[in-house]
Amino acid sequence: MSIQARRVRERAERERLIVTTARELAESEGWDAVTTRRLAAEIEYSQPVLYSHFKGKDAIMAAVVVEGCADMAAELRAARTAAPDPQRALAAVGAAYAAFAERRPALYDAMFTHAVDLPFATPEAPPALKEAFGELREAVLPLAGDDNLETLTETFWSGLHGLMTLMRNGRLRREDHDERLALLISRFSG
Amino acid sequence: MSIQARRVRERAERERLIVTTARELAESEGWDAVTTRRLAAEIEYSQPVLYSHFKGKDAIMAAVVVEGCADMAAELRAARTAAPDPQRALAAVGAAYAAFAERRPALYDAMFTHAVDLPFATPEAPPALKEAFGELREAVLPLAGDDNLETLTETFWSGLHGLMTLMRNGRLRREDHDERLALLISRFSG
DNA sequence: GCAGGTTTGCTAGCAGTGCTAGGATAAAGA
DNA sequence: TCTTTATCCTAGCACTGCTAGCAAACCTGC
Repeated sequence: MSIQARRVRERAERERLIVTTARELAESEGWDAVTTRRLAAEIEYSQPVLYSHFKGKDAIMAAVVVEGCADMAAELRAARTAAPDPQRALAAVGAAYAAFAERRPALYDAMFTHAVDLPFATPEAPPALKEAFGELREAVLPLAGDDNLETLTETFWSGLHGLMTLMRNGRLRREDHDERLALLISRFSG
Repeated sequence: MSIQARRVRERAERERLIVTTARELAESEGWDAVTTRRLAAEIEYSQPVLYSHFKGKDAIMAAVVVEGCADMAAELRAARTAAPDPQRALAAVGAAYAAFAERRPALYDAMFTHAVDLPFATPEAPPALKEAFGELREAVLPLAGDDNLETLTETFWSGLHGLMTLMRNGRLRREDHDERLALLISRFSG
């Protein structure tokens, strides 16, 4: 009984090790460096072990995405609750979102640009995902006026996402980032 | 003299064939289907021929991107010039942009999401690129007010881009697309 | 018309990818 | 102690982008 319990526990630990290692490797060297061989070497197991935990590389990335969403949700929440009023809360959340995308680009890409097999805008979405989006919604809520809250939040989110992705692969000049961010927020502040 | 001219011409034609075939293949089966072997078979030449025209696969994609930008610029221009007033022109350009991204998703991805080796937000950017962005700028111009035109256009563009990319890989519910688009445009119409 | 040199495009192969079948090895239960 | 079961690794498949080196076709000067 206890032996089996230990094995289950060790298995769970190894699964976390895989996900954590994949995230760290992606953040330090980019997703191109995260090959199944490299990842296996990093956790000091052979390749097929990965496939006894996950269906494939995409499933590993999906697990990383969930971890990342939890992190982002926490950062957005901190930014929002520290702000003194709704206007500044929206600005703070927008800035926190941008900072997250800048600081952890590989993680951000996995979360929102790579095609990953996870339910997003549905009730079946993982809690961490809904939590992150919920933080954005809370920030938009006081300023929504007559507009539909959900849709408005999605639109604001899209603006942030567009800013970050277009800048990150050279489509926008980096110098004007702050100005663009301010412009976007001003357009959603009333 | 004339013989060499013919050879140069034939070479140029083949180069166009490569780019066109790559674009068509991507549009019909996605970029994953555009392997160098497949592309070579499609143009009925061997693989190394591709490398006598382009430095690598990325360079082929870059050429497709330029083609795509020219197409998009034309469609945006048509939408803008057909509109009766600035407000509706912005809405028309936004809708045309969204329609382009919806209709030719693979091409759109190559243009704005894939990391492709092309100068974008610089004076050295290919004319077609600047032209497409210029159409957006023209649409934003009458409604810019005191805001910096270039930066405001970039921000509006980011909004459109975010909407399309997040929707296209399942992060946003498709049903609410029109509402989101209308919301975005309303926020940039005054 | 014919040798010489150049251009052109092919076959074959390299190092890498995600993923999997099969057998060896270790641990568990009788 | 012996058998069964779970665990994990080695080796390999089919694919990727890319390239070295050779064969054939071509143009040129005689």
